Amino acid sequence: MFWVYKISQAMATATVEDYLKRIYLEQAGSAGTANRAADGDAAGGLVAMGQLARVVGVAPGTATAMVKALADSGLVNYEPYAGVRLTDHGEKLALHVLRRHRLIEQFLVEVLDMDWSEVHPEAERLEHAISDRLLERIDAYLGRPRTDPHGDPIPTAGGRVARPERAALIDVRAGRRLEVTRVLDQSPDFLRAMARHGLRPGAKVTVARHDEAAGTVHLKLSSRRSVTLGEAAARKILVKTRRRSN
Amino acid sequence: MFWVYKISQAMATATVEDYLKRIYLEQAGSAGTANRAADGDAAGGLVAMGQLARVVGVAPGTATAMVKALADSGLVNYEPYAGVRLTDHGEKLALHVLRRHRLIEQFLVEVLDMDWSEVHPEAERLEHAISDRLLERIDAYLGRPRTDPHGDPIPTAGGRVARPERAALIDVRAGRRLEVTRVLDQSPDFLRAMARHGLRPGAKVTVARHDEAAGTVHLKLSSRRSVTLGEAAARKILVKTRRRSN
DNA sequence: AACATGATTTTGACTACCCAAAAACTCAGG
DNA sequence: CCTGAGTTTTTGGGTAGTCAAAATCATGTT
Repeated sequence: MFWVYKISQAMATATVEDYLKRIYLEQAGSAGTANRAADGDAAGGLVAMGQLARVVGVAPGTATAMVKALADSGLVNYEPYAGVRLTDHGEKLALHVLRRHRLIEQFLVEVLDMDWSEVHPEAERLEHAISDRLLERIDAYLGRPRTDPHGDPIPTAGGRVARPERAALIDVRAGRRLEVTRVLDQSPDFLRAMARHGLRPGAKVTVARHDEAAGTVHLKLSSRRSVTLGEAAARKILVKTRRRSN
Repeated sequence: MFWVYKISQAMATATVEDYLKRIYLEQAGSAGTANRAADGDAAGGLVAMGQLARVVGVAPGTATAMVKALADSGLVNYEPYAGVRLTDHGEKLALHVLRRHRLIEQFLVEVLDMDWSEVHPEAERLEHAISDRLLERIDAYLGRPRTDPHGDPIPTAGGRVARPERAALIDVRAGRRLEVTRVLDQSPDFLRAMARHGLRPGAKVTVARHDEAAGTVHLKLSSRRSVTLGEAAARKILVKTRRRSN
């Protein structure tokens, strides 16, 4: 055998928490691309090692070793050469980490007035250092918010997540009155650009025209501003249709 | 040689930060016991390895190895078989860690309404995870406080610390009108007990009697309450004499 | 069926810590 | 000046990660 270690019960390290979170997000992400139900080969949510290594930011061999340890601890199911999937226990832990991450982001933006483009890396470190007691205080202080500054749903303490999964801006027919609910890209540059255009969760927009030839989506904001997005960006902005009340 | 490693420039690990902080506190603590100026043997602030190992919570050999690494990085001066002392650079880092720790404690108590008896371990972890940007926001939010909930002075961003070092309750003559400024023990039980008696920073007290035979100090609070402390406890409560106004 | 390509796993080696216990040192008392 | 008690250092070994590069495996193409 080679590198083996036990994951000590009860207290996961920051590294373990991070792997679990990434696996969860990749699982959820691939389910979101709507090809899960389509291909019936039961590969639903299986995350490939290369993909995991990439998102965690380690060499492929490192990910393999870690995943084996996670499997030995009952946190994931691992099929060699195929991929990983979280067990129920692993998913519970992952959701707890995600809850911490998103509540922290919301707190930093709402209370400490940080910019939504800069809170992600901060939360990335704080999510592993915060106690349940403090998390509870933050949750109470914010009034039990449902979403973070990017519109991502905050899992409950019991481990439930809302699955709103609205349509992306690119899928919506022109003319509909829409509200931005979620922005799927955490990179500071993207977030700063969207904020400059007024495209934050809560913003009211209408698709003026989707020019498929040019690969652009033309928007009209409630502030009368016009904005043109490329298709890649339009795919990252999720919206819901608005009721007819103002 | 044996265990050697380089401390990567610029970014100290949580462990390194912790060693530096502990060395600082031991140095400062021994200076506070007023035997520094007394014995002129230039041992001012030299921290013994056993002492360091104890406060950091590691075996003596571990402390020796770490201190050598710190010395190689220019953060401490190390004299084998004698002890360690921070260099200017090491002290600057230590003060920065201490600043983070104390601002976090103040924030948790003031804003998130946590109890002063429970914030210490929380801050112990958060102090290594927080960015300078966030620290600045916290400092601004609190209105640049000078002390934390225990009355400990918060170092400035520039690395200056107020050195109030008032008298301890046990040293004060009976009858003087006093104000509690600082509580030197962070242990939850002690802090809870003191809070129950109303002995927090800002509390107004008078020493009614110091019974040296019994080893007790009898206090009168502004709330008319009477409290009796043992000498060990009375040594940990620092006070200043109050001006004659109200 | 044979192969090439790309993904995955294994190997071997490294860093940043940690401990227990043996060896070396210091220093006060006789 | 010698001894022994207490402290400090060294030795040897362990854990939780990490990487680079070699070996292996799965797959689509001829």
